[in-house]
Amino acid sequence: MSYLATLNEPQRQAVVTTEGPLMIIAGAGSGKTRVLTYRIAYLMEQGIEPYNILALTFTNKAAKEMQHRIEKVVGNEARSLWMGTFHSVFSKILRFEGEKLGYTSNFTIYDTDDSQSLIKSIVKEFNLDDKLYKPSVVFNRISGAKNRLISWQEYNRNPIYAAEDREQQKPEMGRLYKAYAERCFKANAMDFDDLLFNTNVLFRDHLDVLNKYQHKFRYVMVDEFQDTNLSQYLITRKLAAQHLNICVVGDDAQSIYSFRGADIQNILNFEKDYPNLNIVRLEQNYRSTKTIVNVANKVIANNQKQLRKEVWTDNDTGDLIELIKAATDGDEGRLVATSIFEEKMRGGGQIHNKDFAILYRTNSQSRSFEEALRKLNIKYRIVAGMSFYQRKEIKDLLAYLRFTLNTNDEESLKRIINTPRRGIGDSTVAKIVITANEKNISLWEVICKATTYLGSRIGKQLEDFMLMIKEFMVTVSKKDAYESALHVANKSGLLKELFDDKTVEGRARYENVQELLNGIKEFVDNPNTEGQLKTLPVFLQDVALLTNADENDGDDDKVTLMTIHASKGLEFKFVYVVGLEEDLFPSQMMLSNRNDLEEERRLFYVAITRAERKLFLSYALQRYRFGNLRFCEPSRFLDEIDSRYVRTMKPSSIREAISTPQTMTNFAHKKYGEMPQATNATRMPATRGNSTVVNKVTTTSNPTPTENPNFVPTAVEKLKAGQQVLHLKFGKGTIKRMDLEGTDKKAIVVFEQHGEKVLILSFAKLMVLG
DNA sequence: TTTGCGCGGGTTTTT
DNA sequence: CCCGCGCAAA
Repeated sequence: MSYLATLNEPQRQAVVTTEGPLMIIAGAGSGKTRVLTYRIAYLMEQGIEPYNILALTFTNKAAKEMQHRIEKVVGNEARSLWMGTFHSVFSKILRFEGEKLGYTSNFTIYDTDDSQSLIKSIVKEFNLDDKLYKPSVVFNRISGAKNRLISWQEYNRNPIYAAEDREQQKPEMGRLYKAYAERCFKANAMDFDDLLFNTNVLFRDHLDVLNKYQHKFRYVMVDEFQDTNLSQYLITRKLAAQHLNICVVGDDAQSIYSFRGADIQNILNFEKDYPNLNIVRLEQNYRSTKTIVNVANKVIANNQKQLRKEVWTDNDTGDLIELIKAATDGDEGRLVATSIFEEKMRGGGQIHNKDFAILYRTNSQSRSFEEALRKLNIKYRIVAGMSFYQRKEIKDLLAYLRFTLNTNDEESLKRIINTPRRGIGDSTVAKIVITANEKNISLWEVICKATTYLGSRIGKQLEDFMLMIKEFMVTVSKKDAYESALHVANKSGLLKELFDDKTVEGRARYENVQELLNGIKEFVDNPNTEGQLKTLPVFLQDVALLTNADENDGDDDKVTLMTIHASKGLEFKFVYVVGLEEDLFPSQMMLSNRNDLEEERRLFYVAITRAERKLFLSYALQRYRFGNLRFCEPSRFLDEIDSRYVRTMKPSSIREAISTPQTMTNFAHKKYGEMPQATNATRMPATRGNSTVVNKVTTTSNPTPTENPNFVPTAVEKLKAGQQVLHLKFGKGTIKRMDLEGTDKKAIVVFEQHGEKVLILSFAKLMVLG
């Protein structure tokens, strides 16, 4: 127990308080993972068997990390711990107990794509307007209900929901929920929410089962507790009801998943649910400099909803925070890349690429940084959502395998029945679906008796397909996972189709499938899972729960680019939080209500607290989004940063050029040659697609001198003469902003001339006519 | 049944 | 900008 000596007092408390309910409020960088690791090790040293301990996390990454660290302390025994994400642990239990709910053990897990595609077909079958009932909207509504444990029966029974839906002009929602739930069940499939929902049902209706697991899990631990939704919370509460040894770890200031149903109230109310609750606060930050900690505290202090907590640190004061102001998104990329380059130079070989992270609000923001980093030859990697298992070719092969094991799986069937093309088109599939619904049998049963149900004309191709699947079933039952998958990939024609595709993308797709096959081979050959079956069903069970972030990235020395959400739990010496513009971060979609804004602020807090040594903040004054130019204002969050801790980045080369409006114009001039200047009144009549053709410009009589010293309206002259020389692109939201008459806001406009972007600056007031 | 084209719409985060 | 859809033509 030598490690106890390495802990500070609250940390030690958290480790040795093993009995009874415990809440650990762990500030950012306070050694949370360490505490959890030692706590489990400590339990085991007290003689608790590992299989009596359940540790739940939110991401596979966190689970893996913890498993790894515990193994380091206690050795191989750690393998018998029950540790994993909520979804993976309870899918395991449901595989075991699901029959009690009417599922077989090889039920399919529908990912979001599958779910939405099913909803889409239901909406179509119901003849509803698919613009009104967008799959994503319907899915979110259903998901929200499930996360609050509202079954479709309850949903249709309780008039509150119907009223809400009527208000949203979506009165059919209840019917859709019912149909969706029934279709999933019929397909022997559960979506992500079902895994938790059904666990709740299982524990509610089968007390013997609940009892079994209550006794099994004498100690329950939940990491990132602030991110639990009601469904998850109730599961843990039920499981811990017997022994009351529940330990939750969280930081309300880092709750950033409410869109997924996470309820910050779970952590705020925990005390009420457990009167004898022990509370430990971990407030000493070991990660960041004083400057960073202070700034983070100041920012989060703007939120109303939070638990009392004072994060502090003994670390050095460190560098000031650097604010990078860029003119465009492209400049932002260049400035950040240059800055990374310079930090590395300054570090004299001590600083590596892997010490840097660029964090943004949305995945689509990565582009400008990629380009700039590539130009400077700085290696980077992008942690993008969940792309590998989302790729079409991967999902195709998995769908074949899934369907072979579970022929009720409607979504997989629809995916593979005509992939690769085998002459079974939409109309045939539609007939099958209709017949299946009429006779209340599965699609597969219709296919097996195609001639009986559908007549002989379309029987042939279907029969070939059916025979192929039947043959796959035999193979899968006889061979191991890898050989089965390889067989299916070949015989289905998937591999051949991809192999024949000689385009660059085709190559990549072929390689992706190979990679999946390699992954399966690895699974089969992996000595670590000795004793486990290496069959396909075992491999397939939870691949739907895997995400890209779980791949081994290797230990390459690369700059990391990712969303702030993905950065949770990580730390980097140098962190760039980019795109700090109003409407982008905080996202405009979140601005409608106060809670959402607070969540955006927590997101900002998370981003800041990833930094160990130095934090950079950046924004661009204009950026292209969805092909449209947008004018940006600095994020309101920047105002929440104490200016004493900030310095604006020292200009060098490009930076110099864009640091002031005047020099910026010169810079653009040098770069693009003749520089037309903008006018202070623009008329934009005709709209063609996204770009507006400017064919008339009027200049108002007196441009404000201070704002507009050198008015050289070359292009404006042309326009006045009635020539169409400029394409002025406006986003929809931008037009509002262009209406600047009477305000003192400055505007920056980008014109495109002969297909080339020409930067034009105008500090005059712009007026939009028409 | 498949393919190609033009159009319009949506633009967040993830198990 | 990127997608998915609907429609027309092969």
